[in-house]
Amino acid sequence: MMERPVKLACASCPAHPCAVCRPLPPPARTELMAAIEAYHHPPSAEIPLARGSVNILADGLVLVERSLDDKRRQVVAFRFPGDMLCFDGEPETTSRLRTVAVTAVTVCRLPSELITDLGRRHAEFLEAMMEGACREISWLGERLLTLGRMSAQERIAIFLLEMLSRSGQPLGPGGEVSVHLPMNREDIADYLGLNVETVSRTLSRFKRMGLIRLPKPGRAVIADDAPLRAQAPLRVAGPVGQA
Amino acid sequence: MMERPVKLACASCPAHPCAVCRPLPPPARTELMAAIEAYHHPPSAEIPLARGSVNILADGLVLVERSLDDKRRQVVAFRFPGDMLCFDGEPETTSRLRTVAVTAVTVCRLPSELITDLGRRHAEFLEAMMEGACREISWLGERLLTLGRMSAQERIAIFLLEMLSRSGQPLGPGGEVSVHLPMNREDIADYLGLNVETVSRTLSRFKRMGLIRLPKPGRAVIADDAPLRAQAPLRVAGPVGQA
DNA sequence: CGTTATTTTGATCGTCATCAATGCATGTGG
DNA sequence: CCACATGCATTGATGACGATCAAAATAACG
Repeated sequence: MMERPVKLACASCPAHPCAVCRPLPPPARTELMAAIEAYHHPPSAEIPLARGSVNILADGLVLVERSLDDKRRQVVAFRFPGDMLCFDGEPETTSRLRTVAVTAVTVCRLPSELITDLGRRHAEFLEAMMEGACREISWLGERLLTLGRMSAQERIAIFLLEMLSRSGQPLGPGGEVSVHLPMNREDIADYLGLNVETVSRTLSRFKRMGLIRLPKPGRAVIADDAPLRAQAPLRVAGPVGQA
Repeated sequence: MMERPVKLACASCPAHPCAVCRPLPPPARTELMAAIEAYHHPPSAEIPLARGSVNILADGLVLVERSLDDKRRQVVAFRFPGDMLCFDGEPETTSRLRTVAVTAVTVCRLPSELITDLGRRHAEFLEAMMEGACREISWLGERLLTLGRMSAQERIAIFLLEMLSRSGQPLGPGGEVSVHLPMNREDIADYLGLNVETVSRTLSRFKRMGLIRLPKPGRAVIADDAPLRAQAPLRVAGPVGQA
């Protein structure tokens, strides 16, 4: 599944240059590329994160989750190509933290020694990491607002706009876009603090309202984003997990 | 209110040594102390955070909130002495981010130039900041789980244990502790994604159940923490916002 | 095709929000 | 010191939104 590292030329990386290499001067970048190990994981595989390492998603979709013994689960974030998988170092917290592949994925790992070393030699590198962490914190604050204070309709609207934004797709002619949603309803529900049925019902309502079409599971077509945004109390910006 | 800086000897700081100065070698620490400006703020004053500066709470209680135009509000965190007030640099997000004094407070500000400079000269400093940010991220993930997946009872139990833990008080003889709760019910409600009445009702229920006593607003007495922990699906660790 | 997983839809219930009133502190001026 | 005002906390009555339980419809897969 993930055993042996795959060689992946950074230049051909779908997410190049990512937040990690961008701040580095060319020679350091070369050094970093040499040390990178890429791994493939199949859907629903847990992605092991070595303590202290930095892991960048090169391709596919990943989710970060926290869960309790009684099988309640919260999806903390979805990760897109170019994102750091996880900032949390130590699992000293009580809920279980896991990083799981939603689709087949490719992950680039930078070993922890390399990270420490680069950090010591290039302050900009640590500064960029710090900036990424601060963005994540800021975004998590908005997630709290969403889970703590918003209705099911509002959460779903925000979710759709977020996926649209992260897909990187421009609005097509007439403002129509087809958004790929590789995660299933349960993942969406656990991301939004709802249950599957509510997610399904709300999506259906949006369909009836003419805001979206649902040609097949795994895909939503947004006819025009304006009415959707009217449903969302947050102006959904964009990317998280990387700068 | 906050206009002119107060001189505050770091050695006499209630939160000394905090996460910011601890990693620094003695000479750098002296330098940092010289540059520190301390400010006082009265209850419910908004605390201005200069872009790029680092602000440490020396004394009192502060809350970090995000709010919408329609007056819905989410309290993201409470800050205790020794904590960094806020990691989020840029308010590029759509919800309004504010840092507000709950009680009268003293805040130490490290100007942004000093921070940049210290970061460049002492990698341990940036590393410590990064570690603090990662802890914050980890903790925010658990907050998401709390707001997304827990009942009112569970949230209140977690809240009480958190306040107990952060108060730094040891359990008294017979396991009894009196926890100071300087924030009002509305702040608690907005912290937990509930409304005031539910908070009040749940506290009353805990009182009836014999888990706590409420001698006067602003104080809760926990007779024995074990039954409270039985209500909380999370093992509440401790400090956040600093290492 | 038949089998299984996922999604959608429906019926009902419970938790928490809302609306409204009362209780209880703290503070001020008479 | 008391009457009164004000702000906050508690308690009660009611209702709505989303959860739960159950079944049908659709998609995925061998």
